[in-house]
Amino acid sequence: MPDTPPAVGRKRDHSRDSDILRATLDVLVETSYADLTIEKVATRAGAGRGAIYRRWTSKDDLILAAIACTDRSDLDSDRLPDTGTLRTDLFAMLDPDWLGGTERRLRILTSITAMLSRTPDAATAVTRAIVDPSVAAYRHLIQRAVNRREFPMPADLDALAQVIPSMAAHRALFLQQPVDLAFFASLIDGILLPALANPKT
Amino acid sequence: MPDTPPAVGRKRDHSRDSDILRATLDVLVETSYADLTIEKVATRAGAGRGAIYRRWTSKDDLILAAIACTDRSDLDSDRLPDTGTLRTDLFAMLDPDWLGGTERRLRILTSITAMLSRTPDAATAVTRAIVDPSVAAYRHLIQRAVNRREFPMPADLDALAQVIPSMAAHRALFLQQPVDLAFFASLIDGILLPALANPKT
DNA sequence: CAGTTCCGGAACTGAGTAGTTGCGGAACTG
DNA sequence: CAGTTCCGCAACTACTCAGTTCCGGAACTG
Repeated sequence: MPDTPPAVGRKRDHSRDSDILRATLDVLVETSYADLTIEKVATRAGAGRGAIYRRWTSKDDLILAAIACTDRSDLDSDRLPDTGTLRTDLFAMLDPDWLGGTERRLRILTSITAMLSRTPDAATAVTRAIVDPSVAAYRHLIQRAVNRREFPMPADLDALAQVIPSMAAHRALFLQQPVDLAFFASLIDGILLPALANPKT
Repeated sequence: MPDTPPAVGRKRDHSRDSDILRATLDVLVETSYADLTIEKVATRAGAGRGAIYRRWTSKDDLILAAIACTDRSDLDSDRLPDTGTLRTDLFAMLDPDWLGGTERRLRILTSITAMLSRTPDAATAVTRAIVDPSVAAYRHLIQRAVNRREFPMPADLDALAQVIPSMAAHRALFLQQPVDLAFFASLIDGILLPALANPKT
């Protein structure tokens, strides 16, 4: 990426990098992949198209970089809620701030899906930046509950950790229904906790 | 739709309708929404573009009609397996024929996602033609198991019926991993059956 | 048969937009 | 300063493709 920066001439203003990437995500959240044009991103970022093409080789390249920059600091394992019981941990992740982050992630997810079937790299980028951190967060909470003997070790922890993120994505994308607290409650109390309580068939 | 057919002139060959719709789905399975052109569909169906535009007003209209025509007869409730236990019923749905149908549905689903965020009707059409029948099939199997006292009535039957289809879609679309027998087994034995066995937290 | 509508095919129009280039000016280097 | 590379901006090129129109011919009606 560094492209061997020249020793001479005006320095590239790297504060524009993040401005442009943030503008890309904004446009992506507001419209969709197909409706995203470099022109819109440039206008939004108050930049020229040249400045964008100087940094990223193509539209897809730009979007991939923007996805990779998604802010997912709220999913860091050391910032996860720790209330003593899994159920309250899970609900603690659903306060307004968290839902805001979740909603933004879901919106990016829906906008990006158009790329998925065309650009193989897109799926990797989305998985790494959005899907995996969510799954990892849920896995972390469940594992901790198991460690404190709240539940027995489940037969398939990985599958359980995917329940909430995958069903939330499904609801937002295909069902086009609100991913709200009531929905999360049905996942937690109707699927996740019952399945954990009885790991054997 | 009938468009008041004229009393005079050559009759429209309605066998071409299904040829074109099938060609549309084929192109959709092989490529993606963005790469689908009317030209490709016409060539594939051995038809002229005029014949297509005479039947459907636009590209999206054509695709919506094609989705609505998806063959989902294998999900009819009276064709569902009935082996006596839920677990074997679920696995009976995973023989090669069924997986073939599942895979095709998932491929259509992934190709279609590009339309979802732009055309509201697309989400409705996909939900009605692909998502709902799957969910209904799983709900039917679970309900029958409950009726025969194999399991207690779950707290949230609707949520449970969505587990397998939504997680399969998620795996195909975002994770881009094979939706094979081993994966289904982890859903059935790791989530669905444990959750059913213990409906209370 | 005369008139109509269908058919596949090919040629055409028009819109949208990715990516390029050049301008005037600012920032940096030696 | 002289030369370079950055900046935002605007004009420009090149291409794809949706949707239209017309052709020669086939099928239908009265």
